[in-house]
Parts: sequence; C-alpha cells; structure tokens
Amino acid sequence: MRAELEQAAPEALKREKHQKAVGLRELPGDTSQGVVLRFAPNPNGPLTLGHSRGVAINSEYARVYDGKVVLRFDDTDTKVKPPIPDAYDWIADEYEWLAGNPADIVIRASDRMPVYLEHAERMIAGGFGYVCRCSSVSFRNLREDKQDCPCRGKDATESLSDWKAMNAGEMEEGDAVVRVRTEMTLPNPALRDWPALRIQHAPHPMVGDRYKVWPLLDFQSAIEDHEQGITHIVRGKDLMDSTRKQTLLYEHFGWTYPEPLYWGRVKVHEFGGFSTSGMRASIEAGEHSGWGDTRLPTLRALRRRGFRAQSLRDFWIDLGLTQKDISISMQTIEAFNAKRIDSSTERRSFVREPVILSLDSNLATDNPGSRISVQKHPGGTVEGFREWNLGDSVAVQAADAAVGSIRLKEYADITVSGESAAVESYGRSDDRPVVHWLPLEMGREAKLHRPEDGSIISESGLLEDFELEVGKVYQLERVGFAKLEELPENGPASLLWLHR
RNA sequence: GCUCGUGUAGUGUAGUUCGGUCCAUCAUGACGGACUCUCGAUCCGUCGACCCGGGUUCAAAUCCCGGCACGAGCACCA
Repeated sequence: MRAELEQAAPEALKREKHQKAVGLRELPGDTSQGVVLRFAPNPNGPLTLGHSRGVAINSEYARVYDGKVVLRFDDTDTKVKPPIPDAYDWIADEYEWLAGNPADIVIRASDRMPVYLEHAERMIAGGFGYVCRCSSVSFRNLREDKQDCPCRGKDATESLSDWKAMNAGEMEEGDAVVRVRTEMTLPNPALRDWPALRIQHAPHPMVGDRYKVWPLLDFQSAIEDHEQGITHIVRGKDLMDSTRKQTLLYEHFGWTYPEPLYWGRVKVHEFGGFSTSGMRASIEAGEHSGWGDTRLPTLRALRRRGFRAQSLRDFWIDLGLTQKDISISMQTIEAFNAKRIDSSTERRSFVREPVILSLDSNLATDNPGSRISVQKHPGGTVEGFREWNLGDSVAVQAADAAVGSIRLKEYADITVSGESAAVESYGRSDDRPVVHWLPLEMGREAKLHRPEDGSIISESGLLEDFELEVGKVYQLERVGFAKLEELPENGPASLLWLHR
C-alpha cells in the first residue's frame, strides 16, 4: 500500500506541518463590488495606541482589497466627551502617518447634522421612531419590566410637534429623547426602544449652538454608514449590541446592513487601557507634560520616540482580528520595531557616568595613529564609517573602568589605574571585556531621557559627536535605541529612549 | 438580573467551518550554545498550551450536553 502510494502520489505521504496563516483573514460577504471601510474616532484628543489598531486594520483591508477608508469624526457629544478643535487635524495627520496615505474621504458628523435630523424626522413621521418624554429613570424601569412607556402610543403628528419643539430649543436637556421603535419584549434589554437623539444645549466647538438636538452614536453612525456606502464595519466587540440596534433601524429604512467584524479589548501591560479623557485629565492636572509625553500611549508619543508606523502595522496585522480580550506587552511591539529598524540604524557611542582616562601608550607598538574608523553598522547594512580623531584622553563608563582590564572597542587593550590607563596592545591580546568608549574630543554632552515607573529619569553622558542629525534614531552601543531630539548649540543634546 | 461574546504555552497567535494530515503553528519571552571587537544582529537548541466534566466516535483542540472563568452591553458617552 505504502509502496503504491509512493508510486502514485508521493506527496500524500509527506507530513506537512501546519503553518501559521499570515496577514488578515478574508473579509466576509461580497467584496466583488469593492469595499468601503471606516475609521470613526471621537476628536476629543489625539490618537492612542488603541486607535492604531483601527487605523492599521482598516487601511490594510483597504490596501488588500483596493478599497477605500472613510475617516469620520464622531463628534456629536458636546458635554461628556466634547471635541477638541485641534484634534481633527491631529488625527488626520496621525492617520496618514500610520496608514501611509491619507484617508480617502474625511467627514465630520457635526457637518452632517442636516442629514441626521432629516432621517430622524422621516423616522418619526413613518412611525418607527417617536419622541419620548419620560425621564431616563422611569424609562429604565419600564424597559426592565418590558412595559411600554406612555409616549409610545402617541401618534406621529404629536411626536412630530414635540420634535419641532425640541429643535426649536423649547425643551430643556433631558426633557425628551427620540427613540427607535423596536419591541419592548425583546429578550435583550439593550435593544428595547433604544435612544437615537437627545437634546443638547451646550454649544458645539465647531458648529456652535445652531442645533439643539443631536444624534447619539448608534443613530448617527447607522445613518452615515449607509450614506457613505460602507460595506464592512470593523469595530470593538463592545459595540456588538450597536450592530443589533442598528440592524433594527436598517430594517425600518429598508436598507442592508454592512458586514460587521469585531475585535476584543486590548490592554498593554505597561499602560493599562487607553482612556483619552483619562489622559486629558492627567495632563490638565500637570502629571504629564502634554499629549506627547513619552509615558503616554499616544501615537504622538510613540512617534516622537522613534517608532515606525510600519512596525505598528506589522504588529496589529500579526495580531489579526480576534474577539478575545487580550493584554499585550510593549516588549512585543518593541520587538517588531527593532526588527524593522535595526539594519538601517547607525551606531553611536554614548558613555554614561563618564570617567576620563589619560592614555599612556609607551608600552604598545603598532599605534594606528591619530584617527580610527568605525563602521556605521557592524553588519555593513549602513555603508560608511565614523571617523574618530584620537587624543590623549578617553571617556569610559565608570562601571567599565572599575573592571580594570578592558578593551576599548575597535581600538586598544588597556589597564586602568586611577585617572590614567596603560595601553597594552592595539590588537586584541586576550578575551577581556569589550566596552564602548569615546575619545574625549569626540564627545559632546547629552542626556538620555527614559521613562521608568511613571517618572522620567535623565542620564547624563557623552555622546559621540559624529554626523548627528536631529530626529534620527541611533543605536547607542551596549545601551539601546534612542532618538536624538534636540542638538542645541550650547548645552546637552537630548536623547529619547526608544527600546533595547 | 437580562442579553451577548470569548476561553490553545508567561504573552499573543494559527488550526475549530467539513473530526484523522496536530506527539498542535508562528512570533514574543526565558534559558543555553555558536558567531560577532555592543549588553545589538545573525544562526542553532531547549522550555512551555488545547478552561473543567461528561457524551458521541475506531479517532475530538475540532461535534453534542453540562459546568466554570473572564469580558462587554442594558448611558439623554463614543
């Protein structure tokens, strides 16, 4: 039997190991007519690491299917999570940075109010929505008991006149709400005559006090998804009931609901969750210096530290779409980034806690002269050399000097005694530890700022002063990756810690 | 309470649709080794998992039943 198989179909005998699937799984539903996705943040702050999943996944699907992404600002709340005017531009920029291209379409819910109000009126006139004047508590009790509220039985004309009063500003906040008519007996209490629009008199930062009635997310989003021809909605599974609510609304309008996909909640060990309002509060309380504070999980902070957009994309795409609630480590994201940048990142020497040693080279022969060349990257993946002018003094880290017998990388074997050191050999003579160092004249003062336990510690040292470029990430030998953020004429250069 | 969802190594993830190709994939991590004039990179190796209990079956991560755990929604927030 086996012999026969070997003859006929040798591949059938091979045990093939299962492979891990790469990339995102296929989108469900019909994708032949093109796909339209959307990313819909609230502009109440800049984008966080949490948002980056939405940008990465949606833009990647758009790339794979040659589709479009709508960037929609869900800014219909003026009280609880009010928009920050600057955040619209921040987010558009951050989207472009992360996705690698600008969003195909950008819209603001606050600019589209007439569309929502018109649909609300149609809904009320059609009898599948009504104005409810119950208080939120009393409605909550009725919903709990599966009982109709008194407003439910009103005819459309009465609701319509209430609707006009709401819009005219003749009702106070909390006096009325527009509900979508479902069934009060639905098993899922979340779906029973859910609220679609409410009164807000607080002025909107972008459109002022023109509107007195504003849609809630479930209604606004439902209408707009249909208006924009969204084919697939990728969102957190906390919004599963939104899908169910909106599907009921779509049935009233006779529309077809987009294909929904979900992801679970994500936490990062080092940061916890990603609450924009929480961060805003801590910034206002002075606990953080701003949205770009390197201790914050904002895209701005990550970008400032030197993370590549592609690394973040790699990470989220590798994670894929699962509904499991997960808690990941920054180490994993850092590994993706290190992989992306290592081969193209130049090396530099940064000596912390420097001690200055004067070199005595009387003993050694084969002195290489007054200059040495060190590769910009040890693997040669960055071409070129760092040229070091040598003098009589060198700087090494105190802890390294304390070892006594060390090798100055690429230069000389020395033995330290006090403030001087004897050069024993320029070639490598034994297996003594190799340390990073600097000729004194090649060093310029610098501070490396790194977050630790919620505060930022700054380590002073000497940074190799060779072709330094602000904004560039370097790998500090035996220290780790860091971005050069400032290079002032006077005073220490500023380095921001990236990762190992 | 009602409703919905999820449970695969330390952390994530593939496989679950159509049971056998799975002594369960890959990454990350830890540990060890090789190489390297970085504590980096590269290469090699080791460690480590199918939530629990029943059932069906020759065969269950996969199907069925029952538990348990965790998360979410039930906001006039998004």
